[in-house]
Amino acid sequence: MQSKIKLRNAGLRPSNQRIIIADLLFNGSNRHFTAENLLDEINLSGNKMSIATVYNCLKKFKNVGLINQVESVNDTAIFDTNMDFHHHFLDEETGELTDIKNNQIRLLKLPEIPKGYINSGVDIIIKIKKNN
Amino acid sequence: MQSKIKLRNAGLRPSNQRIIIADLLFNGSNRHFTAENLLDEINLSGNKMSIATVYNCLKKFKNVGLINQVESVNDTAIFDTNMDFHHHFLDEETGELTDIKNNQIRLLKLPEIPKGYINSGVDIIIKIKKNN
DNA sequence: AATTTACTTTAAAATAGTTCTAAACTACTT
DNA sequence: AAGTAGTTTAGAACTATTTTAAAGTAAATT
Repeated sequence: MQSKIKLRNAGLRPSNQRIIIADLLFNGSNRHFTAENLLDEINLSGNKMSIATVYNCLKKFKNVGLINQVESVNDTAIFDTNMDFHHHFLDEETGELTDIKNNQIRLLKLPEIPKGYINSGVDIIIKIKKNN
Repeated sequence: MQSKIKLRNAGLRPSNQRIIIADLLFNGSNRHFTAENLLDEINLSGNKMSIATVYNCLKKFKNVGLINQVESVNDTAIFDTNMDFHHHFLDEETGELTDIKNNQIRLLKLPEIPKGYINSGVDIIIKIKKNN
């Protein structure tokens, strides 16, 4: 029941549904997933939930900084439980994302942020495709 | 009628509709746009076209490398006629994209591309939001 | 403990962006 | 001029996501 505390700390009311999702997401293994992926996992774990709830929950989790939504052209939103600063390979053909370890890439010189704005994140996407 | 030649060089049959779109896109000014944006421009220019045609055409143009589709979480696909190597600021609140000049940013050290794959492009997105 | 209040969940409907279908059309080839 | 292969079209279909509004639940107040 770590999740209950985690949710409260994040300022979210720990409803049953949020706890179920948090238990699945923050067990140290999950990474990239879509709302549908997650619903499947929820069902496999013996729980039931409306897809609308999954979307609501992911939106909240994202707003409070528990998960990220990955920048990438994709018909489907992809979320990421890895909150470390890191970037992605994107397989152009399959849409699959994989992590780039942060020490594998380095950004030298950031551009000046437009006046009146602040930087709220950097996403680097390296598109790849099969070599044949 | 530059466009006709441009299309042929790209290996596309220069249909009326493609020429209309190419005339609008490759006049040296257009930058980021959606399918709907473009259809509005087409209508304003006194032409008519099905939205399906606009989508078909943009897909073809993208496949042959006349335009890019910008990587970014967005309900709507955003295309870019600027084929120079460059990156984007993304206003998180409005979804608006603006170019980062290539000399304003520099990537030091690229990660090793996974075995069997080749790099097919790099997109850097700097998310920004209003500072207040 | 009971009541109130505010937030959350839900199924179903609605919406938005995009793709598909299949018939009509048009550019190019022979 | 006739054939054929690619293109356009309106409308239907599809997919991911959001909205709606009613019912449910957690927390705050009594």
